[in-house]
Amino acid sequence: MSENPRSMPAKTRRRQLIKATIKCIAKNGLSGTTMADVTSKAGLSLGIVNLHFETKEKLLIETLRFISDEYRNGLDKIFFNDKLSVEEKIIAHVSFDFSRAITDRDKLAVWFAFWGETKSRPTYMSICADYIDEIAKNLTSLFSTLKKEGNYTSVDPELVCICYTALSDGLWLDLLLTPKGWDAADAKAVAMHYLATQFPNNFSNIR
Amino acid sequence: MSENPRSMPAKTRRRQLIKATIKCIAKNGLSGTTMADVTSKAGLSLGIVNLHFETKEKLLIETLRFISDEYRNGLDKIFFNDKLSVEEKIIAHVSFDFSRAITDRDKLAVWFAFWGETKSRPTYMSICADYIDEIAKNLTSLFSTLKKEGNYTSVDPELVCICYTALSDGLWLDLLLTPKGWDAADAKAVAMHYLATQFPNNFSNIR
DNA sequence: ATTATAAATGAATAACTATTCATTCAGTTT
DNA sequence: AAACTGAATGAATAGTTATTCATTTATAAT
Repeated sequence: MSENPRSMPAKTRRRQLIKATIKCIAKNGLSGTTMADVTSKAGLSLGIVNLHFETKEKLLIETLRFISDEYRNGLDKIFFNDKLSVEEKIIAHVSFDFSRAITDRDKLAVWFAFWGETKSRPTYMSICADYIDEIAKNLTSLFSTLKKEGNYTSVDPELVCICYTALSDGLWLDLLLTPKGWDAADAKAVAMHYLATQFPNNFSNIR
Repeated sequence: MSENPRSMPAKTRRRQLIKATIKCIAKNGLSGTTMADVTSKAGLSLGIVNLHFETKEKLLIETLRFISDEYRNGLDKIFFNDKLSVEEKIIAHVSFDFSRAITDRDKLAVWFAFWGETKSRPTYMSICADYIDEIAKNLTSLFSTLKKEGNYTSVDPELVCICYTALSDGLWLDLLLTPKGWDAADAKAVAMHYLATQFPNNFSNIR
């Protein structure tokens, strides 16, 4: 089970350290995460973070970038998939939002940890702004297309995008705060319930 | 404008320190908040936190309890106000959720800072669980009553409560992350839009 | 006035943690 | 197989921050 050929490509080591950072933030919070924690969780020596990231702050920034990219890339793959209909893309988007990879509680803890510091750190703020803008643009355009295709005359695509996005963020919080008696499938059902109010011919009775 | 009669009742000093803590967390994040910051923001001496709270951790816990209580008490005042109809109570609940006192960005930053640490701190978790449970119970009962009174046969009050609550948490995140081009009134409109899908006779065209 | 009481102070201490860098080690090249 | 290379190590250092407590100060009691 040993993790350690003495030497590894830099990219591998960096990823290994980011993964360890996610686990440490989930276990001890951002304020309780130390270099000693991270490196020992990774099974490596104390100095290695400074070798690969220079400073703790830069490791944290790369960790935020890692989960942001993972999220953005997952959604892009859906949005730019020519084989899916608009309805299928929206369903895939929701499924992705409540998939194992995204609703992993360790990662959710990391999201909220960074969001809590965002107001005080311009770098965190701008990383968040980037992915938020892109995703909102794409999702709004999906709703807009579905409105036309389905003759939903009174739907406001921008409003629905804002509402859906806020809803899924809030449902993530529920998943983080209520460990028992509630899971990602339940959360997904709530999200679909909202979409069904806007596009009843497409999303009613979906499970 | 001086803040300092040399001596003050303990309760006043504690509140003064909690207020300073909120400002510091908003400005520097939880991990960047030091005793020196807090006490100097309060215009008091370094040792005073330990005098009134014993430890930094206890100050943080009392800070979370402070904003939780403020939120819970505000909503209780609405819920137990006999002069309001059910519809009025729900509208008042939403207005409170997006009022100045609650959507103050300093306080929002504090909420998210604590939520990010919740997974690792059982004490934070249990403080959150308390207010969440009570508020959910009350809000569900409002929706349940409105369902009967308004003959909304297909509404699921528990689902609507979960959905509304997640939505408002998510809208708070939007207010925290997007300082410009978006305000509490806009967020409130989104929340009302959702309620209108469930109770169209009560909440359509409300501003 | 004098004494007693309790709050507040802040310099000193203790504890913790990020960062540095001389050394070790596992490959790779000659 | 000897010399070279660069990743990795971890003891030592430097910096930061929570906590302590002897002293000061304001107010109340006698």
